[in-house]
Amino acid sequence: MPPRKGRADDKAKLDSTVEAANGISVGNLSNHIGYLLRRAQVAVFQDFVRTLGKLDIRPSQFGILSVIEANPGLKQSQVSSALGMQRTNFVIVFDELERRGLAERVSIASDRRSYALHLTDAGRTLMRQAEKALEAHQRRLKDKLGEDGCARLLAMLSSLAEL
Amino acid sequence: MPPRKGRADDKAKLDSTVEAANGISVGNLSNHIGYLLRRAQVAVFQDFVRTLGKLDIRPSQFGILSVIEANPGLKQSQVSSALGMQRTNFVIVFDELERRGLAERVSIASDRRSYALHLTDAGRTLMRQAEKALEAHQRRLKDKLGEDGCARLLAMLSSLAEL
DNA sequence: TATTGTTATACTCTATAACTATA
DNA sequence: TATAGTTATAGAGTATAACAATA
Repeated sequence: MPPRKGRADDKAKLDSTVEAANGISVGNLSNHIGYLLRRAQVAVFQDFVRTLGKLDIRPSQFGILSVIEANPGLKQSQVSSALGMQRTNFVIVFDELERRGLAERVSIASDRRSYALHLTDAGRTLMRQAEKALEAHQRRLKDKLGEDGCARLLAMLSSLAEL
Repeated sequence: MPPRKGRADDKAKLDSTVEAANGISVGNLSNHIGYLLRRAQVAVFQDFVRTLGKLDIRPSQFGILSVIEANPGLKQSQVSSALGMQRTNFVIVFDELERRGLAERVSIASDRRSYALHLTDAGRTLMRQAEKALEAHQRRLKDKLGEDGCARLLAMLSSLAEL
């Protein structure tokens, strides 16, 4: 429908990548891992959020709930460190989880500066629902990558995260 | 306020690795592609920015410059679409590139609503410097993933970006 | 002195609505 | 009516500085 006047370079795809809907090449950018990491991360996060829909849980919230469920009683600084977050940014996200009654800060006698973090019953219930819903999300990813491709991708991403 | 300052006193700044930097497991999260995509993307972007250092080019700026250099004369909406950006968010980023004399909007007679985007000589010079500097960045990634691992990762990320 | 949680702040990235000027 | 560029705004995410309470 658009004009689509003759562009001088309908250049070949050296390697097919994120070819824009209008057929414009991003050039050498498609060989940049950082660029494609960002495109993939945005797409996967959007699918994640869409999948959880009515549960209204964002990836960062899900991450925090996961770590707390796997390690009940951790301090805020431990959870945020495990997730690669600044402890300062953890506060507001956790405030919201606590406000929604999904997790809680519990005072501990041994160190009155810190809290032991726990999921509430509502938080555990929500995590079961989320995991159930996310099966569809995971299936879409496996359909794209294959079972073994998925495992290889996880391994490669893990090694990149330690860059 | 100045754009960015050096660090001060935070010694716990070390990136916590994906698994157990402090012995804390993120649980099932390490099987979530979205989570590891984010961790990897942040790490790779940080290495990208650090590598370009004095050139002061962010990934999004580099992406725009790359597309314009590969396709001179495109309109803003075409470039932003190719990069998966909203055209509305493109404006401010390009304003800055133009302010720095790296790229420019050129009026075209055929359609007075739009501009043809081009790199300036300074922009082309900077891209040569950036590509030179980024060789070290690319080498670090290849050291982590291997030559063929790199290619396989690019292919998998491309397919995910179309999710 | 160092750590824990916290507030304040700033910059980037993503997203939507609405405006203008053209087509 | 539709498109191109723009402005305004909002919400996440990431980052640093500084403070009070506690260790």
